[in-house]
Amino acid sequence: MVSQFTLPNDRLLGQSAECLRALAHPVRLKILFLLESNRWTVGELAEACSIRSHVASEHLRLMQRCGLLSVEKEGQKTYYQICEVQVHAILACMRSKFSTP
Amino acid sequence: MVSQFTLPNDRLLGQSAECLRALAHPVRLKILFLLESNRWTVGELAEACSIRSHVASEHLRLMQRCGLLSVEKEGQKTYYQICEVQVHAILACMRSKFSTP
DNA sequence: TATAAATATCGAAATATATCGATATATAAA
DNA sequence: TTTATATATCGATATATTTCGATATTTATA
Repeated sequence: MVSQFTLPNDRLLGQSAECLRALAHPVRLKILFLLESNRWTVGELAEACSIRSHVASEHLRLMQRCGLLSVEKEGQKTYYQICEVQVHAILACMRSKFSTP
Repeated sequence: MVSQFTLPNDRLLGQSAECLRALAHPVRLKILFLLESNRWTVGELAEACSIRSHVASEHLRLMQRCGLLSVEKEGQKTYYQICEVQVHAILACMRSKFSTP
């Protein structure tokens, strides 16, 4: 059991920072909000975000590399989905922090 | 009432990204974990993080600018503290994601 | 008032990240 | 087997962030 206020070690701090950097981009956040309820293909995400698909692909790879997303290939299509439960909690935080104007 | 899966607008995405960028640095995360239970001065935080105090000061200013921290000046000392409740939730996420080796 | 302590700010240099066009790969359809 | 579609990767450039030393500001104390 880790106490509520134990100071995390450097490894945890580094991994947490990397993970948060992966979230900290408007397009990547939009992708995650889209993935909140469903898996999407690279092309669908690119269109929904008004970016070229190779750019979407790079954002997705980045989030996959640090364990936020998982991939399912089906024929030519590649579906991405959220595979880290904490992502949902963070998205909920962002929603509640900023949704009131 | 905002539906659970309403897609946030660009303003919310931008503000959320900015806010997450402010968290996404090992030293700033360490500072936040230290501030989790108490307010600290710039000098105390600098020493605990093994950085020079002017560097701590810049990290703190960055987090204050985007509304994560508030300041209380007392004589020569400046105390910083967490003023955004969502920060605690995000720190808890990071703890639970990475604390198991 | 002079000096020390604590914090903040500045511009420059170093480093990291994002974006782009070009191109590669992999699968499907003709 | 050629062509089209979907995705991924590469190297270069553009942009943003971090760090640093120097210096400024503010408050306290001699």
